[in-house]
Amino acid sequence: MNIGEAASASGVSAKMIRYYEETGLIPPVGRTASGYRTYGPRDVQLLRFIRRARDLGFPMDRVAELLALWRDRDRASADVKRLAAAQVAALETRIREMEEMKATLQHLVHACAGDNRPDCPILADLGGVKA
Amino acid sequence: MNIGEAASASGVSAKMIRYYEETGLIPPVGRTASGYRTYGPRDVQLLRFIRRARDLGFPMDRVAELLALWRDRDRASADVKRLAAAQVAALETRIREMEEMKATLQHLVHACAGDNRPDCPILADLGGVKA
DNA sequence: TATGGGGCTTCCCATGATGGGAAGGTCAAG
DNA sequence: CTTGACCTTCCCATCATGGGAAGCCCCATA
Repeated sequence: MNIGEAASASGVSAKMIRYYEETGLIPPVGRTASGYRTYGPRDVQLLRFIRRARDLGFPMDRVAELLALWRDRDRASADVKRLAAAQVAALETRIREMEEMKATLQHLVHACAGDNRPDCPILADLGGVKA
Repeated sequence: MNIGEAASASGVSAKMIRYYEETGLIPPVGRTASGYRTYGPRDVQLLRFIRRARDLGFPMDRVAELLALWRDRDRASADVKRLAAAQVAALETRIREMEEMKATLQHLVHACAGDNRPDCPILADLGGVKA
């Protein structure tokens, strides 16, 4: 299977597959005599693993750790669980931050008449007026 | 006031102040005879405006739009309100996405024993097993 | 007045994950 | 054998931010 097929089968773009290989996240695959990369089902599974982990918000370095655990048949599931729980916590933190932003903005939006007049508590707030 | 003072007074790093000037987000400020940038209270207020908008999650291009409205004394508050409401919606979308990730992960974390054994539904899921 | 330290200037580089695109080789179908 | 789709590598751009070097400037203190 060529890289294009592997890309559509895994949901990872050909560009990114090469990038992952270049940065060592995934091992180099075999090549044909003319230099084409060749992929098997196992490689596609690996790429899908990465894709799924990215979709769950894991940063690249955490993905690398997850991959290492995936490959280690003697891993302790506790290690995996710890990584996943940390990611849950990270998501919670970012969600909380964004909820705060949203609440502040909603408050301002609510206070703004939204008509043709220039008076605007949103701009007043941004401008530092302690309304 | 030099750039360092303006930076600590506004919460925007000197690096970023120069960057904002270079990219045209803010107008060039005056210089001393020896080339030092000089800032006044009005400039600091402008920088704080940007900082605050960034803190509320507005991307740079939206900040530029907000700044344009801020400077336009004939703006309609409706325009400002629309930008703010769009930002609320953008935050909501991202929050929803992250909530989804979090829910999926929590489910997996919950299903994982987290002991010394290697069996792990988290890795199984990432690996594509339709558990 | 000389000196030293800290602040300022510009310029270049790096990030991280991704895409765009060019130049050139390869493969398969017609 | 041609054509078009695919592959290769290489370079560039993103976006907001920081790091750091080389060199100039300013002020306080000895």
